[in-house]
Amino acid sequence: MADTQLKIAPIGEGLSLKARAYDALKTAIMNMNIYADEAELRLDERDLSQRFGVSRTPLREALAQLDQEGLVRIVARRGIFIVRKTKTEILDMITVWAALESMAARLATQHATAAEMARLHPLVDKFSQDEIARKLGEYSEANIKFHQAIIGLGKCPLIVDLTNGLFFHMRAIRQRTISEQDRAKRSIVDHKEIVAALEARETERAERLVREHTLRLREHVDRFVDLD
Amino acid sequence: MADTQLKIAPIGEGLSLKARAYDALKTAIMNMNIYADEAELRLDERDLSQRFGVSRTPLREALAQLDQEGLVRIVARRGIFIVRKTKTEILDMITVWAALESMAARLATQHATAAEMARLHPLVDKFSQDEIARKLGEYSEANIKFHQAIIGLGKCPLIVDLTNGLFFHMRAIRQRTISEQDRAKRSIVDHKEIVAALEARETERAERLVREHTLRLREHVDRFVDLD
DNA sequence: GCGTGGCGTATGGTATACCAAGAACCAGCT
DNA sequence: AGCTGGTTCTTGGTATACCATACGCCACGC
Repeated sequence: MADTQLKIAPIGEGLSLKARAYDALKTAIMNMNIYADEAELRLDERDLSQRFGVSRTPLREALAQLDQEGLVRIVARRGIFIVRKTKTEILDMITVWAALESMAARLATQHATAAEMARLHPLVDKFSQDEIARKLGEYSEANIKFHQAIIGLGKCPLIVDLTNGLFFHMRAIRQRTISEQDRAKRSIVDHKEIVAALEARETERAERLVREHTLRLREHVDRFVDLD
Repeated sequence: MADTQLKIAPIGEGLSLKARAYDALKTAIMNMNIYADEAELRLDERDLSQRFGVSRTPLREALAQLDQEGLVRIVARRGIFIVRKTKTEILDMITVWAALESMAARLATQHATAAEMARLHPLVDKFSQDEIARKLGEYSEANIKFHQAIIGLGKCPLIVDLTNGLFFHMRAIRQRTISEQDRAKRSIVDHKEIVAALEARETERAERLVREHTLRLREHVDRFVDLD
């Protein structure tokens, strides 16, 4: 009964040039290790507009948006610079993350169904089965996935959006976070406890565990990660 | 010993047209009761550019920024619409506010000096001395001031920025929040308790009191404020 | 040798003209 | 009367040309 209708939808990309430029720039910045010393932190509107094949106007709008999000900084008659977050700013972001995720955990104990919570299990079990911290990247990636899942259970779109922004900014730091085995082990224990508290609907405990877990990460970054 | 240096600073306004357009639009939207039925929710780029006396370009950039902040919504070839937040969105914002301010309270117990905390006193005392909720506007205004002061004590610029954004969005709602005397009285008691916990450096308690206080407001809005 | 001033260049800011896609209106057919 | 097709107007999107200023180079003079 399907396909009786001719579906010609995907003809033009449909997205505005601004949106496409924005996506392209954002992923470009994301895939660049901006903390490498040789990183090119300067962008030029005219150069970019030529390379993208669009005029400066939509490009400028995309750049303005990135500026507002804090990914780049536009300085009049000086240039556009990719922003390196200072260590203090990173720590502040982790603090906000802790606040938001712990609130999400609180909400999750009140609004998430048992079935939804069950979906957390594979995210923590995968870890105990795998070789612990087999690869730094995998650990880091799965770790984020787990936290995003909890945040999703809170069912508060605003918290989801805000934390997504934070995670993006922290992407580059993860590369510098030496995730020792000890931290990974501790992390897994924490995660299991968190899931247990959530499923037991222990609101206060779940909130506290999430907060403490993330603030411990903050402490770790503060001590061992070198930036600037 | 001052004024030995000639200070000529304020020569030109210094601000870009985009920035000025942004400010003008933002305050214009702020001072408009967008929930009134007769409110004009539609904006037109060309009309605005004529009234401001600038071209569409900087105006568009300002509008794009407002769009990103969620104050307006730009729809291609349709128009620019001032956004009315839904009740759900307002409630979510209060939730995030609760999360962030409670974290700020936690930080305040750790990082704020006694002198800094002392500056909270006038903000709560003013209330008990004045006629309670003499005017709705005053209550609401002083209330926000108090909360912003606590957030400031947390000394986390990111939290300050995020909550300022939230407060702005909630400005219009305050007009619809019928602040009964009971709520005002309860609020004052809460505030005093919060200050006491902060000054006693009772981290967990301060955090909890702030969170509960704000979540109670959320509950109140949920029950008694009618939007949409 | 070094400071100083001018001039050219690079670069983001602004103005403006044109484009394309909806929406509304209207004529004409049924 | 109601539907259909097109024409026009509105409106945000895009391209482009020009403007203003910070920076750097270089010649000049002390």
